[in-house]
Amino acid sequence: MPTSQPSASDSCVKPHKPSSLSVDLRSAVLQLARRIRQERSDEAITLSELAVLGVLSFHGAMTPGRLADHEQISPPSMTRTLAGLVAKGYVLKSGDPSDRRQVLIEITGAGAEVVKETRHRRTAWLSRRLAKLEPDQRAILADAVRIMGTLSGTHS
Amino acid sequence: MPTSQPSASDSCVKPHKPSSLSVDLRSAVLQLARRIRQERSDEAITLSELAVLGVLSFHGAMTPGRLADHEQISPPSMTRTLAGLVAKGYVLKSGDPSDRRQVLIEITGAGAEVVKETRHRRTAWLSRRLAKLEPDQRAILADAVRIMGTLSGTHS
DNA sequence: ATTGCTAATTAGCGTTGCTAACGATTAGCC
DNA sequence: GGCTAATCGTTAGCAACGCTAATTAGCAAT
Repeated sequence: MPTSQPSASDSCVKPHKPSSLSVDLRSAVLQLARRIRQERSDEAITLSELAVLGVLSFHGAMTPGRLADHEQISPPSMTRTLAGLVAKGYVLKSGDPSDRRQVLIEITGAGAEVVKETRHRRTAWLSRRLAKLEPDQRAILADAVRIMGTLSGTHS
Repeated sequence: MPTSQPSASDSCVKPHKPSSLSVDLRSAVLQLARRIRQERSDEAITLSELAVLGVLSFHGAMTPGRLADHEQISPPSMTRTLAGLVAKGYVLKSGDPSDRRQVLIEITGAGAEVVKETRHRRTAWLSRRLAKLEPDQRAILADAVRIMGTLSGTHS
């Protein structure tokens, strides 16, 4: 019922035919994500590292586990990303004295600097594209951003 | 507790503050893409393979080069994806007799079957989420899908 | 025939996700 | 106290999917 029951194969029609929102949304998001990744500058920081720095600068220090939850990736993936950040001096690891299994990750001054400097450079391409849209189209995207946020959420 | 004093920019306000649509859109798209990838069933076909099959079933046979253009990936990446599809018997390669540098990729019956069967199963998770939204939210997403399509477009 | 272009491939690398298995530490229970 | 859980982080190794550089094959034009 979500996308209605798309009786037929849905392929052979106009691209914007409301055949199936889930199929269309999926391919649009994957394609745009690919395009965004493609736009990598040759900076010495990766997308996932930058994302973690952003979370840390926004929410403050936290443990690797909570970071992994927040980014919705597995703990081992987070471990690797953090290793890169530690090597670059953008975060610090410190053991929690009360529970020595845990580790606290905090952003360094250099890390905060990188967040501030890199964010907009990294999105320069996208900003240029967005600037060419009509204002109401940007408004739609802004709404869509919020909705997509709830879609990726962990509930259910 | 946010450790630092988030001087100026940053995202420390409402998510929809027009501070930077590009930053917000980028992170929303990347996160949703990650979430979608996570939702991989244990099917014997990958996301990129399914995408190619979808293009072939929609637009008909074409060359690897045109497929790469369409998906906005490099020719070598397409070569690899096609190798997988050929191995699984979902597409056929045939040389163009008029220009023997070129190769024509066409979808097989098995491939078309897979497209029809897999699409909706693959998007089941997303469909469920979408079903819980308000109709007008789905409408916004449908609009956003079209706009994102122009964003990933090749011009400029 | 040589030169130059284009299409596709091969070879090899980087990023980013995963699962399984392993220490270290804490907590619960006898 | 001492044994067993459960928890947190990490290590090891794999898969997917993007790239560039270089190679091979075929075409075109001088």
